Amino acid sequence: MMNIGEASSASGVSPKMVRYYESIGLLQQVRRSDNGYRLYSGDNVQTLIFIRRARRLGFSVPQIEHLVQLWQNPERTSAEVREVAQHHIQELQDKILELEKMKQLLEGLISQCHGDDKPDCPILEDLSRRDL
Amino acid sequence: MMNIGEASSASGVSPKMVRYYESIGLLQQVRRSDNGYRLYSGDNVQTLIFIRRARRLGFSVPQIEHLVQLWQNPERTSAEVREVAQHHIQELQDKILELEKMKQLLEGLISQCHGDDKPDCPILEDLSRRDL
DNA sequence: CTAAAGCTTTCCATGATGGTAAGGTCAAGA
DNA sequence: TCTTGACCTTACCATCATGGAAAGCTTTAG
Repeated sequence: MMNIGEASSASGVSPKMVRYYESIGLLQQVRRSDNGYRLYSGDNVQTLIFIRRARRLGFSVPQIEHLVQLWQNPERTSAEVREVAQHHIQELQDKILELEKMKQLLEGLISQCHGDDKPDCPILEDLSRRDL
Repeated sequence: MMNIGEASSASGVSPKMVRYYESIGLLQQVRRSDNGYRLYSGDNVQTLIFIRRARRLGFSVPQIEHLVQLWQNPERTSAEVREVAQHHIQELQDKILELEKMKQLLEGLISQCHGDDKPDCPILEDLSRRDL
């Protein structure tokens, strides 16, 4: 058993976030020692590592809650896991397309802008256009 | 001169956000009528339209503050405007790459997952890996 | 005159994270 | 033994742009 600092460095999750995950129920409440310090087991650290890796892949906390539940359930099917991941990929793709669209519009505007010391600028002209 | 509702529908910015933009100084404080209602001119609406279009392109409020300032300054140079836009494009690109990376990693995992009714799942195995 | 619509301000919530502050605990060294 | 520093605790605030709700005032239409 270890204190939060050790669990933090072993998992790569900041102590702050470890407490946060516990407060929202993503991590089950851990035992406390007599002085009130949280005590973490190797299993707890393993869960923190899982959470961290999922966050790095962009999964939201509710999604990770689902994944952890599947992970800890020996009755799960890989189809369920795949479904969660597939859904997240779609979300990523939607965001990517949205950003790409913005970027392309901006690139079009920039290409028309001289970028010199005169005030005339197609970018500003476009932004102030009333129509859609 | 018009009330906030009319300025809102003329610009496409919600009344809520119109007040917010004013509160943070992005929109200059507008005149009030005797009853305390905000009064908007055509110029104010024009600024709201500008803000809305810039938001749609993903510019942050501070960036829009800068753009509005350039827009209203006849001494501006198009190079300055271009610089702001170019910087934002870079931000968009950075985010896109980050999301693409997540997506690619996930796609790799999904392709290895059978997605059947058995519990074995490379996605969960990867998420629980201790190493980096 | 009344009801509805529109305006006002203030407070709360989002999501995941970091910071700060005020205080308790513990271990090591003088 | 005392002190110092590192570590822990909770509670509160901030982010960023947006929406919602409440409570109350004004204007307009019927």
